[in-house]
Amino acid sequence: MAGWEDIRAEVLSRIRSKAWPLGTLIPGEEALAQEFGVARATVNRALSELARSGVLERKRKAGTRVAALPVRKATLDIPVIRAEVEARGAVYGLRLLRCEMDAPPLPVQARLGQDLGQMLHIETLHLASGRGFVVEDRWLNPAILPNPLPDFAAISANEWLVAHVSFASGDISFAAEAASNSAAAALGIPQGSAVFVTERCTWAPDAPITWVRLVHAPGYRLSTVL
Amino acid sequence: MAGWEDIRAEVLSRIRSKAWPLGTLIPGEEALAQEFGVARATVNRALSELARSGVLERKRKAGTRVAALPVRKATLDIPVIRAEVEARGAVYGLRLLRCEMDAPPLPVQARLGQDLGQMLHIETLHLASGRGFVVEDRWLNPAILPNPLPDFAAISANEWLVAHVSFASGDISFAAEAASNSAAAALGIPQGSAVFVTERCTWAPDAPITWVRLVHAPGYRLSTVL
DNA sequence: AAGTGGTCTAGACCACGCA
DNA sequence: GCGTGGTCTAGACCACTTC
Repeated sequence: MAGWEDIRAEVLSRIRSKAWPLGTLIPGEEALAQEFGVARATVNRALSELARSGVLERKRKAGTRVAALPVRKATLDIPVIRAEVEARGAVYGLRLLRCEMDAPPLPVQARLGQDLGQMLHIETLHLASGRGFVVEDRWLNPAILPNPLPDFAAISANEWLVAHVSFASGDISFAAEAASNSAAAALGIPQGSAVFVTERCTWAPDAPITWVRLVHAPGYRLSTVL
Repeated sequence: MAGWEDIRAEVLSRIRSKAWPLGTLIPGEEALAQEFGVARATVNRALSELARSGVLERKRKAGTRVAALPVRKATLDIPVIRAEVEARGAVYGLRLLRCEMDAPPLPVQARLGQDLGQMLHIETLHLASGRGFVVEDRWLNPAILPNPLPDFAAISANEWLVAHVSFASGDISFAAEAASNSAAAALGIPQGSAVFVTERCTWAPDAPITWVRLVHAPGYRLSTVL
């Protein structure tokens, strides 16, 4: 019996073998279903998966074609920092460096799209077996926080958020930068070292939740399979 | 009528509202299908999507539970470099710096998992409107190349590969590094500048295809939505 | 207007993983 | 075992897009 993964494999091999060159319009679902002797839904599943991974481009009425300039799609896992530390076999620790109300700098206001006035500014050093792993610089919308505040010296803002304000949408970006003086001092590395920086901005349906910037210790790699 | 996206939204909202706290076992597909008045397949589609994005964990027999420590999954687009340059509204250019057979350094051999002997070593500078954008350092398995060789001064190895050895599997990783002397010279930036580095390793079903390292000009950001 | 992919249904069988 | 999710089928209707 042919499952959708078999269909996917067969389609892929036809593309690889140039039976269906890049940019080609391939037969419709009905035709393929008949050829392979399966239901149309099975072909649909196979082709949808290939479209999701960037190999095919599908449009109603226009049909399905092999992507001309394939854009590979890779999936990144974004774990909670503690999980990331423990996955490396290290002991997680955390040190709260700052936790106070303040006016966010303009770039942060701009990214959040509005001026919320005073926000809660938290700086945390995450440790892996006692060594600096990540410096977290976070601005939080005070409107989403409970009163009294959670104890951010015991549970990182990162983790408190996923447990209590879970599953918001947002965006994330990665870049390489020279370590600022304060980040370098916290991580115990030379000023200006090349560091991997993650910036994330998350939103509730109605209002901004948080903006955060993670400065990773040198040697950090973000990896995934294609 | 309730579509699978409505079901997904409803499930998400129950998680957000803590009706189904983190770690909870949620009702089975059959039960939910009945509750929402849809077919089980529709519920399955909704829950599968949520599992794919890391919100739910599903196991046969064990059932479906809300992920205790959610691992957010983000999708990265990995375009061909020329497309990336043109997407920024710049004019793409390319300069071939090196193209010769040589023995790869040990780290490259190690990543490929075997010693292939001599490989084709290609260095390319990719330009965006005349300015250095990316330096590509690539080692190619000569067995997959045609004779005579493609003209890598006209079409980048990057692009030739997606068009002719398409859709292999592999892995990719990102890091921040200090620019090496040669990369800095090619990009016209100070030595030791913090640069964003992409490393990719791709495989055919049977043999390695290529190992490549991309050094991006300062200011490069990799971004996506969550 | 017509053709294509996207989705839904009702039912069925199967594979996995727990007891 | 046996319950759960994973998948398949045959048929249907709909939404989108191009003509």
